[in-house]
Amino acid sequence: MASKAPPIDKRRQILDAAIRVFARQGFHSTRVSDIADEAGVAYGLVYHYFKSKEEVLNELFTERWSLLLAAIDEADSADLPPRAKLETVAGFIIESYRHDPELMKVIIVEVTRAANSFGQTHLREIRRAYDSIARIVAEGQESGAFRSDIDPAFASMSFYGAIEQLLSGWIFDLIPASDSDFAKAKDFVVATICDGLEPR
Amino acid sequence: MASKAPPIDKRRQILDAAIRVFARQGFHSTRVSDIADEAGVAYGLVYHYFKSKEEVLNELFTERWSLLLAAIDEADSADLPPRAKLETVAGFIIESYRHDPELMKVIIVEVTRAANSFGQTHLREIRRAYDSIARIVAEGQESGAFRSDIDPAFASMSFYGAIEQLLSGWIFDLIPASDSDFAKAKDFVVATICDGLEPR
DNA sequence: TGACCGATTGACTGGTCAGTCAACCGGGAC
DNA sequence: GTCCCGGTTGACTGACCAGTCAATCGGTCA
Repeated sequence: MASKAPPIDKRRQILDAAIRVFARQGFHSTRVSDIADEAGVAYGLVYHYFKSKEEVLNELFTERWSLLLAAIDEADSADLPPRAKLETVAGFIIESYRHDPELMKVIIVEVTRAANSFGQTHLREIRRAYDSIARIVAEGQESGAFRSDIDPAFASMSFYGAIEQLLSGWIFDLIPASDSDFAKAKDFVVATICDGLEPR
Repeated sequence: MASKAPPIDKRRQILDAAIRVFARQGFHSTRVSDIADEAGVAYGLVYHYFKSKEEVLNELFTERWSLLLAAIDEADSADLPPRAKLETVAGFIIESYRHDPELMKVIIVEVTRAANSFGQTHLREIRRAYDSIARIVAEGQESGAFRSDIDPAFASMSFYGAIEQLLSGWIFDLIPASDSDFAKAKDFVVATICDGLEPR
């Protein structure tokens, strides 16, 4: 009685398998049977735990994105200069990629950057991230740490877009992805956005 | 005999219809019959001019992307400070969106940001754009106009990513898209990337 | 006029999957 | 032992759609 059978186990197994398969083949060209095979589980079991293939992806996205939202909010509420807050945010996203590149690939390629299909479903949550970053920028402007002539919403999009593009670059092998590249990337993005490319 | 029947006409009609339908429903959920209906043309004619649904999208992408590559190269070879070159590039992309938002939506959502499916096919051309932008940055560094401690490839990704994210913001109604917003956007991006958010 | 040929039509086919469902399994309760 | 029930299985079905193809149209040329 100590350990109940494996009720959550199989569910997790399916989710983890889905990450691998979605990352490898993309959502549209993975059949539900691929997920089941990869998980070592019968086809029908996927539908026992999830009501559709789409719900599997939704679950993966929500799981991870809520962590991102929490991280941004925590950074924002910390007592740090705005630049350090942005550093924390960039660091969290890059670290997420380093920690589980397949999951981040799925989230970016299939959700965040697929705002037609799934993005539409999650637009609200995605937008919340942009808004929170914009708030950090706005606060920086109020305190005088940031210049005030750039709309925070624009700045937020530029900042997030730059980071996501770096991840895309890694995902598709467009830029080198060694450990030292990850380490430098955070500082590069923040330096670019906060200091600019031109010398000071 | 002056005007040959309408050989190119119908082909163009199909391409234009495809832009509208792809923009509205996304590539995966448009059937070939949707394109034919929208173009006011028989189903089979689509296959007379294109060997597959995918080829229609490829054609749309290639048509537009080659213009972008040309614009970047032209900007690069002009006798301008690197910042002005980046301004030209940003301006061209934003102007492309202003001029035909549906086409740009299709290109970004279905190709550029869908590097799994079609992106894979066009990765080479997409990369060429990043590389050309990186070259502009590198030249700026050599001339001393840009600081040298940021990898040009990183800077290029940040710059392009920022712009594409702005377009995404417009596409999905995340940020305001009035005429004045378009006008300001170019300067905002370039100011952010070149000068940085922190005051000088 | 009639032969020719590319443009155009749309019914049809073959294959693919998402999702369903009836049956089966195994462990706990009594 | 028997009942119960959630977990598990995988064959099956119904719908959907990309791509094919044989037939038709209409303009040109001799």
